[in-house]
Amino acid sequence: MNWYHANSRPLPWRETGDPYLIWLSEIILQQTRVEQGLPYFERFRSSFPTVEKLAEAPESAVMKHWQGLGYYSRARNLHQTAKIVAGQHQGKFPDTYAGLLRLKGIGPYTAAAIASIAFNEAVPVVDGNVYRFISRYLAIDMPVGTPTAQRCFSEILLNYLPQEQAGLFNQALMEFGALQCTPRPPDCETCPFRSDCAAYKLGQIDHFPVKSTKTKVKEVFYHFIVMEKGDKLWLSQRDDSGLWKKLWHFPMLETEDDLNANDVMDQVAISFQLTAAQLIHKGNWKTVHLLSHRKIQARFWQFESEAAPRKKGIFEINRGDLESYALPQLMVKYIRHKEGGI
DNA sequence: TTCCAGCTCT
DNA sequence: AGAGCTGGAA
Repeated sequence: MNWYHANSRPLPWRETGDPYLIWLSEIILQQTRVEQGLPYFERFRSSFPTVEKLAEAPESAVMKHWQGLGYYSRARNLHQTAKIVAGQHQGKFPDTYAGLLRLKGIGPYTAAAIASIAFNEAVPVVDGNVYRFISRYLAIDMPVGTPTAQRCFSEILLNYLPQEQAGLFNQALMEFGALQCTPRPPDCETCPFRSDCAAYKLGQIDHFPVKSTKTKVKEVFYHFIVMEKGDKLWLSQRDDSGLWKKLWHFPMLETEDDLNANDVMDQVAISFQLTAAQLIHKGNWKTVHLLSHRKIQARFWQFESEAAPRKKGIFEINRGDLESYALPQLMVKYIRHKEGGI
């Protein structure tokens, strides 16, 4: 808090005890940088100085004020909550964490922020800044942002939270994360907590906070070529990097978009050094295969060949030996489908 | 051009 | 778990 007194930015919502203005600033600052949110706060305050004014405003005016800030459901929730506070709470915001939490657009973070800053309730805030600072300070490797981490960090902070100065403490915590203990690189050289910071002592500042593995599953198309000649089949083996290290599967092509039968036929004839006349397309089977980071649209194209295919990196095997190879589950899925279908 | 940061709701 | 937006950094 000493650091805060010396370093905090003079922001307009810090000069008020008005729960309405504190709420307004917190909603605007959700997912928004201070520099970007500041002019919006000033325009809202100027046009709608009280919660009643905001409640009375036409939705179009509220949306117009919000234009350009993004996450527009915040504006709808803002207006809806203003109407409820003005109409059902006599213009007064609930003065507890639990009460605030019931309002639209107010989640655990915002409820804690308003309750502590406006009403000095001793409830810890846990936002992105706090996750960053505290996970570094204590070298907590639990993935941040989950409900579990929320509870864990709250419990930890409860031990540090001064009961009489909860609002000040919380604001100091967040401001510290925003200005000093920044994503990268943090300013460790001038940090007053450097000698106590566990991550700093470990030399692992950049290992914290631990992010839960992001689930950007990319969609890809895998075309497996099931090449048969009598009781012979051809497989290829993955190398020891990337997906399915060292496992075996039918030779395949990977594409960004789907392919039609003609595309595949052409590709197969070229890459296996066969002519179209030597290939009989016997059918295909589709399935979706999900991995942690991939949504594989799998297509199994079945061909009977009149000549032995020639291609670098493919191996001829006997059909009966197929299951003695180490195979990805996607291959197992296909084999089961074939057996069940025959 | 791509990646990342940032809370709540569903 | 995923959607919802924008601006700034890599």
